[in-house]
Amino acid sequence: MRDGVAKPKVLVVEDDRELAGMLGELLADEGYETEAAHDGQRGLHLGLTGRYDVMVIDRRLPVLDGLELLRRLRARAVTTRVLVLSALGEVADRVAGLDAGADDYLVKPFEAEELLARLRALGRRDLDGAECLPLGTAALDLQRHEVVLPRGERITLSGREFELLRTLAQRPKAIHPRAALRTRVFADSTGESIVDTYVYYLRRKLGRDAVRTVHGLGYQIGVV
Amino acid sequence: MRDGVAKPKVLVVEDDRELAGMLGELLADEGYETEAAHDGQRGLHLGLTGRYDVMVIDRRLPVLDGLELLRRLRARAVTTRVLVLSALGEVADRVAGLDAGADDYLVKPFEAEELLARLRALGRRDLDGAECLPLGTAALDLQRHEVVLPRGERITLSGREFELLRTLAQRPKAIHPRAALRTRVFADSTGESIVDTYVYYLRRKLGRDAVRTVHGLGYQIGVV
DNA sequence: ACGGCTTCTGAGGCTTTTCTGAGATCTCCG
DNA sequence: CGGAGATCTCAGAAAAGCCTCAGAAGCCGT
Repeated sequence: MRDGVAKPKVLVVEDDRELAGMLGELLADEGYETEAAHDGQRGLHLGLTGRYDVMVIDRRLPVLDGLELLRRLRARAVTTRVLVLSALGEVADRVAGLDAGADDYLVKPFEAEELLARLRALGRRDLDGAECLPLGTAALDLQRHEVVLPRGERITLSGREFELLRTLAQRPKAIHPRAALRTRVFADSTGESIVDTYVYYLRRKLGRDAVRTVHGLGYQIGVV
Repeated sequence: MRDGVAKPKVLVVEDDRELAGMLGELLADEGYETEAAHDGQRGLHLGLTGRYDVMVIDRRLPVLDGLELLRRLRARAVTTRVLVLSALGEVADRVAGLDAGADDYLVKPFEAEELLARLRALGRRDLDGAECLPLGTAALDLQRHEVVLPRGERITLSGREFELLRTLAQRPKAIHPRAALRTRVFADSTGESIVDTYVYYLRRKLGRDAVRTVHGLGYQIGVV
């Protein structure tokens, strides 16, 4: 959902190649762009470095278990919505999955229709909201990469500026560590101070108070 | 969870008084503040006027059906997370519920544990764990390194100040010897009086009574 | 190829935090 | 009451973290 017209992007982490293929097709037909990982390690890497609107994670995975993968993502402040798929359907299993950080838990075997409905429910905020993200008294127009000020005035952002602000705006009031912003918005090879520079650019365009610095921890928006 | 210290607030819309009562108790035990409506009309009114962190809505309601209630809330841009409860458990029913705007759909009869886990998952989305340590009438926000005063006012702490206060707050009312605080919070090479200095800083920010000195033994919080 | 925009680097200067230490003040106990 | 030891207060130096910005390099349409 990055480039205005872009499709919502789903990461599927599923070791059963056949099921993974079917899911890929199903989601593609539904208008999603999908990417697949077949083990937990690979899923972790993609989850940490890529930008997805939703992730579908199988619970039983080789190398790194699905729930463990999920916990590690959450520990690294990845807040993407996650739907866990599992053959384990006891209440205790579901509770364990949800408490590991899943947003939803679907028991196999499942109907395609239900999976799609649940994905719609998870994606809805970031997609319908694909209009705008609230930004204090202003809003961030996700289609046009512009900040819309209360009076209707518009400020255009460059690609990186937009990605950075969007990442911050997805969790307003949360503190986003530099390192997290750097891995999510910029390439791994960029210098340490790239985030500072882009925060500076944002503040220059939007005003000094647009982004708050929390000394020693990171940046934050949405406070006052 | 607006003020950091406040409990998350749940609106329960359920016409079965007995079940509504049980839900209320269950949620209260879990630390939620609850409010109840027994028909759709009342639920709509509360949902539009009140501020809730999550809503639990029964599907079959008098006056105004649960899904219709949900649709009207969504139509009026209420984005609060909603969990729909229903006796109708067919895939088509679930899809209908989710597509009406529910964030989750739980089929009756359900286990209390699962309901709670799903509510946690829903609450987490906005909250992202604004965990706090109680601090007398105030609280210590562990994510943001801030002290939250009863009115919602926030005082930010530096890294060391925070570590020191957190160490004290982990065992309120216990007497923490200087030496223990020094080894836990500061480097081994620091001077003997570093703890005194930081206690002074804390008192300067939070008030003289924030930390109590127990002469000859150490420091203490949580009395008064 | 040219001009304009975007991305990235890195250096200098500024701000906040951390730590030291020395004098003032307090507490306990004889 | 008086003194030893404990504690408080605080200025200032050093370190760490952050801001600002100029300029190089890349991209893109003309």
